[in-house]
Amino acid sequence: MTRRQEIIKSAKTLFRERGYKSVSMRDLAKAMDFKAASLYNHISSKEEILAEIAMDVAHYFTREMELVRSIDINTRTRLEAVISHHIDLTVTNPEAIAIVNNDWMHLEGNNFEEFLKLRNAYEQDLRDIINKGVESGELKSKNTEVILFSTLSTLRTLHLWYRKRSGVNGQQLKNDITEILLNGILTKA
Amino acid sequence: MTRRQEIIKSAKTLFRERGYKSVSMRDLAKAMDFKAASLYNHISSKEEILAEIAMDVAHYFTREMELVRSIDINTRTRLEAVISHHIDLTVTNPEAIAIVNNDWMHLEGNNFEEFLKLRNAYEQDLRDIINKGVESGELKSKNTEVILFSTLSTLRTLHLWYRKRSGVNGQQLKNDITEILLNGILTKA
DNA sequence: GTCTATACACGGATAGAC
DNA sequence: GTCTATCCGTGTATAGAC
Repeated sequence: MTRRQEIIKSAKTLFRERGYKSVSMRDLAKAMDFKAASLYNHISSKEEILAEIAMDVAHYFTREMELVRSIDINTRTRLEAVISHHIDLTVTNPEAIAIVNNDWMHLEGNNFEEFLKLRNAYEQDLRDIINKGVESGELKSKNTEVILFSTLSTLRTLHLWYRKRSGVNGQQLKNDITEILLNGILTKA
Repeated sequence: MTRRQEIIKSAKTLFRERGYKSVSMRDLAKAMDFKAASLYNHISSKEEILAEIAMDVAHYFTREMELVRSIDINTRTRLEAVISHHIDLTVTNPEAIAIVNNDWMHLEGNNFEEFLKLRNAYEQDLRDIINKGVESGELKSKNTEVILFSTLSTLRTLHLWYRKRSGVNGQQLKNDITEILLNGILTKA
């Protein structure tokens, strides 16, 4: 692991705990047992660290969505795949997801624009999947946006809940979340 | 409206747009067309503004939950009431909800503790409602925590989506969200 | 009740010695 | 590649004139 990677790893922990804006370069350096000035031999700015974390996440989701789009399957299976890749990243990299959720607004210039483009494209792809499911009769014809929003809200904030009770089996979690998102929480009357 | 209330109103807009930590007292003063020093005739610190915003929200939810608990109704109706009061506050005070979600961690000392106490109590009350519904057979015996988390995630982040398309009818929104949370997004086979 | 002036800590970042 | 020293802007907050 390079020094640069170590810095980003430490930053993930601190940014996640206290928020990007509240963590100073001196804090970050102290956590790694050296001085703030030394960080600049490995990274060129604080925002560059945030950008690397955010872009990794954005590219992961873009890549996974490409996969979901490229295969000819029904809507239910597509949604299961979407749920699955969200949960995979939540389990392997919860800090990054948290940071992206809370602090992507602090990306600057080109990073901000590029990130937002990928994020919007992802949402549009998911919207398309849902719309197709509504057309085919697989999904309720309720407001598409409500379905999109409630699904993404749950998946994007799963990290909050997962941290509190980690050790939960990944596959079991996928099954439970899929069931609840697709079929709701009520027992069938 | 007192000066103090005007300050808090302006702060809600700015904190919501850029995050509590990124808004300086100078920024806030500029938005109100006076100088930072003058703010301190009406409030005693920046954190006091955050605390007032957060406590208002916490007390609102505590009050509403008391109401839900005090009436003897079935689980479905209780959950509908919970959804309803979340949506009401989202419609009337979306900035406050956003700020509480993102920045409650920046509350200090006693404010932090008091807020967290109320928040945890609220979650416990909702957990009790869900557990009771599982026992009575009204809710699926899937993991209670998954039900709790997916419901709260959706309700707490509704403000993000509501802002983009405000003007949506409140009652229609309640109906759609209730339907999707309780019965899921799939059509019945 | 608002202003100017200012205190003083802390922010990101750089220069240059080692 | 890490250090010390430092630059300089910005942060919250206060003092005291008006």
